[in-house]
Amino acid sequence: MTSTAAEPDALRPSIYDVAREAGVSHMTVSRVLNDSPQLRDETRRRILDVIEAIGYHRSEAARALSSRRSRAIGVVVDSAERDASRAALVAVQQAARGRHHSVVPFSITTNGQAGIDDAVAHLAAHRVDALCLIAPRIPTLQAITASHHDLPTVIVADTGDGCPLPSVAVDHSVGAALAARHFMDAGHHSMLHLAGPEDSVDAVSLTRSWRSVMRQSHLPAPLVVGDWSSDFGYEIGATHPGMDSVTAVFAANDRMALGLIHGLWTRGIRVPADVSVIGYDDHAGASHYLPPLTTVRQDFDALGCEAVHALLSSGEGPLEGARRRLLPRLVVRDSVAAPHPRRAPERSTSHRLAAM
Amino acid sequence: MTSTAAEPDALRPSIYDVAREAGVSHMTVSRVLNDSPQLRDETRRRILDVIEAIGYHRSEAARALSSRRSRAIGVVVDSAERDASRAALVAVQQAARGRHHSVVPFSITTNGQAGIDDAVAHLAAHRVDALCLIAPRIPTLQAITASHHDLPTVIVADTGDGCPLPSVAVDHSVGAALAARHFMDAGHHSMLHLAGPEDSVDAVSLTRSWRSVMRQSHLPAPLVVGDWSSDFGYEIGATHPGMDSVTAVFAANDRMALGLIHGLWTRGIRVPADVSVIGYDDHAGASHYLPPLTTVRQDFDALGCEAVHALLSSGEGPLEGARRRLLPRLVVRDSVAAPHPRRAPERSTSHRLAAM
DNA sequence: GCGCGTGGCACACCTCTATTT
DNA sequence: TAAATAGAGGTGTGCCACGCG
Repeated sequence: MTSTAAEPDALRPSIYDVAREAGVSHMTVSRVLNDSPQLRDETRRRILDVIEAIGYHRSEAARALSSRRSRAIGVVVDSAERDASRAALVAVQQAARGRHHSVVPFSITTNGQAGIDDAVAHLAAHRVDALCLIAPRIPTLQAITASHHDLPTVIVADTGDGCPLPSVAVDHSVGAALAARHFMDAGHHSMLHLAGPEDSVDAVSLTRSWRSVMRQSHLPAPLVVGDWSSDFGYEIGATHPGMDSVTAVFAANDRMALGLIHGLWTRGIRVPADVSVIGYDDHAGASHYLPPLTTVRQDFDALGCEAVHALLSSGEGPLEGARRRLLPRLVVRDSVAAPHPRRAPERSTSHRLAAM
Repeated sequence: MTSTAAEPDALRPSIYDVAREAGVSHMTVSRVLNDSPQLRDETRRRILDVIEAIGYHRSEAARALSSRRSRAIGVVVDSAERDASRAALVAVQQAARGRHHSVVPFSITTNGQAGIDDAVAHLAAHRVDALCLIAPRIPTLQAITASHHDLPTVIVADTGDGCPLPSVAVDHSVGAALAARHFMDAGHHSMLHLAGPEDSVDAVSLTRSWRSVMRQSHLPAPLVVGDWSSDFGYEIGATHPGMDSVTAVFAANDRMALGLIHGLWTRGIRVPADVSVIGYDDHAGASHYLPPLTTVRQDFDALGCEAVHALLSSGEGPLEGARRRLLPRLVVRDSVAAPHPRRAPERSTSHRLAAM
């Protein structure tokens, strides 16, 4: 039961209707709505009753217009196809609601400058009072950085030190180290990295960290650059020649890992018996892949909370360029085993992996 | 480059700033923004230039306030954890943008009436022009139906004939028939249905259709009621006693199918050699499950377009209570095979499945 | 005349209707 | 007549003034 509207062409009730009904001025109603302290309890109660009775809801539009604050956070998702960014969007949305804010979501679809312009126009029209950029690609990040708006902004991605904007992310250097350590503990020393696309901020961060770990361990760091999709993982698993010379693969997301395992399987290469695999994200379902996937878990809910917190607490905290990094966690399941001495383990077949 | 703001405490430019700069009245600017025909080309061009130059963006809040139309569609997602509803949300969002509308997303989290009240309050505050309810549970659907608001509303779910509200969905009776036919063509006649939860509108529709097909074919229709999660599928696969007497399972979504296959695997039951499986949705990744999952594909993008179309074309089309049903498609992959005569196929072990 | 509870008025930014040139 | 203007909402918020013990 929403309203007892009896009037014929009834517009939605306004604050004036409430005021009239309660026999007070609209300003008093406004104060009730804003929890102002200087009000007699009896007045407050009476007004609340009227609000309930006529089904009044404050107009966000009028509120935004008058207060010059929309209480909305613009959330732009740069790679909607990535599972991770959807999860992050939902998390941000939830966190925002907890802080009495709504979100204006926008997925960048068009490539290049046009897509960014669209996003900016949309968000500017909505006068969002903060901006959250999820899983950006590098050009998008640059464009946002360059566009000198004055909005509090947070990037949900593991940006490099060079980025002047605040960011919230899982610390991919820890993630990479976790995966590498787990492989090495199991006895692996030729590991392939199935990376995300080169224009993804997160992917380059993860790749960089992985390589750095490999370097420190004096191990080679063969690499193939993917596109996050399971189809790509499949192709690599099914056809990549370099697979022979490697005993483990670290995939930059679970979906590519899934496809990879399938692809390997078509060649008769078994996981983890022949090749071990670690994924990234801990996507829902990863625990039921065959084999259940050992993966690096990102806590998206926490990420969302942190992002919103950073945005809304920027009422003069010194969080200019703050970087918040959460710790990922290795979830050990069944896709890693000790390397199996297939063929001659050190035989250098005629493969060529992008080696740096 | 967003603005050449030189003023000190510069508010965002308003339509008046544009008008002053261009030497016209604000109304003329408004006409440009609304593509009104009666304008000299030269005037239009000049104004457009000014808009570009000072980085003007129309305020949606003011627009909504003044025109009494928010150009926003409220999208409430009832079961955020379901892959299908997320996919639908994204699709609706995209379609809405194409029609120059934004969406106000709201995920119901709290159970029961409270959750619905929250949603209604949020959407009422935003004065959305239309309402889209994705993947509702029955109580939610009832609540929305009962709440007599006047908004154009569309339900994205295969509601029964009893529902007075317009709805858009994949025709689950076709989906069920497709799956059943495929199983039967392969020679199966004892099939289990791993259903979605009993309070889900889509799940009951699918279950009902499935049972009706089984009845028509004079086959038993054993059923277990799940919760969409892969963990649930796993439990059933790993421990359900009724599994012995069945040669095929039709899961109400791919995720449960994934868990099921994993669970079966732990018992040494192989898919499709020992048991065949068909999923539902064609979730991204299903093509790389082991085995690649034969499933019933729902076209969420089309669903989103239809939903938005129904909502925005309701400018006096007779679509009161219209039902739009899209055809799902069977995607044949590798999880179905002819039934393998394990043990005595007709042996009635001591299982008891909810048999109706 | 001090404080608490209230009311008045301007303003935010656009759209629409009526009116002028 | 075609093009442009003036003015009135629509619905809140913020600031200041006012009445009452």
